[in-house]
Amino acid sequence: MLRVYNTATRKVEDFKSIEENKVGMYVCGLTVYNDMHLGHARTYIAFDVIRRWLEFSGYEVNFIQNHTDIDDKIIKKANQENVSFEDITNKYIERTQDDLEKLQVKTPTSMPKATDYIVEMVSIIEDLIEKGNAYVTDPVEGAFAPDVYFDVISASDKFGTLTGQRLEDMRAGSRVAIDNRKKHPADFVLWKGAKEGEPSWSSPWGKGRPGWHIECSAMSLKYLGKQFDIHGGGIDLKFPHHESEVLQTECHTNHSPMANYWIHSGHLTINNEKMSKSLDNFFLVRDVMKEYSAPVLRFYLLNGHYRSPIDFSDSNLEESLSAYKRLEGVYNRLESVNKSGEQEPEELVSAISLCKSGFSEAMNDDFNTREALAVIFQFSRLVNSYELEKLTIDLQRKILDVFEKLGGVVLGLFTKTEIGSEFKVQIEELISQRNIARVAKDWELSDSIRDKLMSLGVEIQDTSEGTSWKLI
RNA sequence: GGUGAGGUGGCAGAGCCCGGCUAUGCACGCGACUGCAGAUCGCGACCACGGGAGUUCGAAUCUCUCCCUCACCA
Repeated sequence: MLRVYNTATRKVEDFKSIEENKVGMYVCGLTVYNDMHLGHARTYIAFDVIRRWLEFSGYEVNFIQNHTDIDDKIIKKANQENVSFEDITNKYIERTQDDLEKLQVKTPTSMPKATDYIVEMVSIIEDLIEKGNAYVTDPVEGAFAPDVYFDVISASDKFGTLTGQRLEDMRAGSRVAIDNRKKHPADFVLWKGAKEGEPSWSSPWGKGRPGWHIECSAMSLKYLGKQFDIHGGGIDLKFPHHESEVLQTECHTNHSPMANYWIHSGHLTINNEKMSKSLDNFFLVRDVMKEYSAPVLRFYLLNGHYRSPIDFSDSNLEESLSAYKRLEGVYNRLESVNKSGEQEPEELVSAISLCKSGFSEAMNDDFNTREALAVIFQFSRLVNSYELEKLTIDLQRKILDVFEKLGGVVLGLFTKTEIGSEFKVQIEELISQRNIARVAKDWELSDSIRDKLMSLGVEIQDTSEGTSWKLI
């Protein structure tokens, strides 16, 4: 039985999907005006693994992750670079998808972009105005059309679903400047009247563009309906973004809750401060990936619980690299054994099912990837204590299957690199030359060939069984 | 002022809901393999839970209290 921590109730709950064997899941995507940093990567890898585990457990997952492609920051950047906002968003949508793919994140079922759903947003806003949950204000200075705000007092019974905050306890002006056009300081914008030179869409209130929160309400409603299973995102989105989504969507649909489980991933911190664009302490995924592969990065991020903060540092990544190599080593050896024997040790056979059940137990306990990895490591140590080529082929395959399914399919570790056959021949040629030199005890030649292989990115290993190699 | 999350061996951060052997990885020590080095593998040691008090036969885990860190708040 899968148990999941629900931010809305602050409790770990039994997971039950609305429709049997199916899960609808919405995760808030990026505002596409910049490259993805590691903090984002953490969120998307966390939800990727959640999705993979659900699928592995037999659910068909409809996984929606949007692109926020209209926003003040995008407009600002477009103006700075003197290009259209679409030039910015198209570029970063492509780069975001590229980064996700490189991180071995499974492609979402759909990745809608906000600007394709303006009509839906307008109709939700119209409905909210009609119901008395939203109101039209005067245009802001410099704008030629009015704004529309959500009236939090009209839905004060719903306020605090996620944050547990009461309206009266909130501190005015701490993040956003006080605006006296609003009825209540917590009222948030649904529609922004356009200013000169800004991208805009027609609406009953004149030209303008949607507010941030309404985008996700419209897209989740469109793709998953008025009530779906899981809504996720980074913990920083809990307030105000998700809180606002709940208010808008539920007032519009007259249906509560919009999502049965709210799941939020923890921050990635750096020197114990959150990694963010605004603090300017971020590392871009594409930069870090020049040095560390996707499995190493994933290992590092999955080595803590998805809700706990993880502190980023070079030495922590380096540590993950060493740890991951240990796992990868067993996996590679299993993959490349080409002999088999007669042994089927009882201890090893039963360890397979123990590993599987331990892994499941960990994952079912609110996706405890850290514990799941510990189970795999324990299994690895036992596997390593046997000589693989003496095991029956059947047992070898069963062990490999554990690594492929749990480590590969569920956690998204291990990468199969396709090696060109020409390159392979070249490597094997060099190794045999080196072995000739070794037999002749020509250590100078032998070592120079080893260095050459190293420069090609090939690491070799001399064992009593001969020389093996792998790409690094 | 409010709200939420945290403080665990040298380092990392699972275990806490549901009290009883705690794991896991890195680093460390020893050994195996090797022409050597690295890499790899095995074994071992460290025996920790922010401070204080309480409950209990027994507390990392429950209760109270104090200290500290981080995040969010129109």
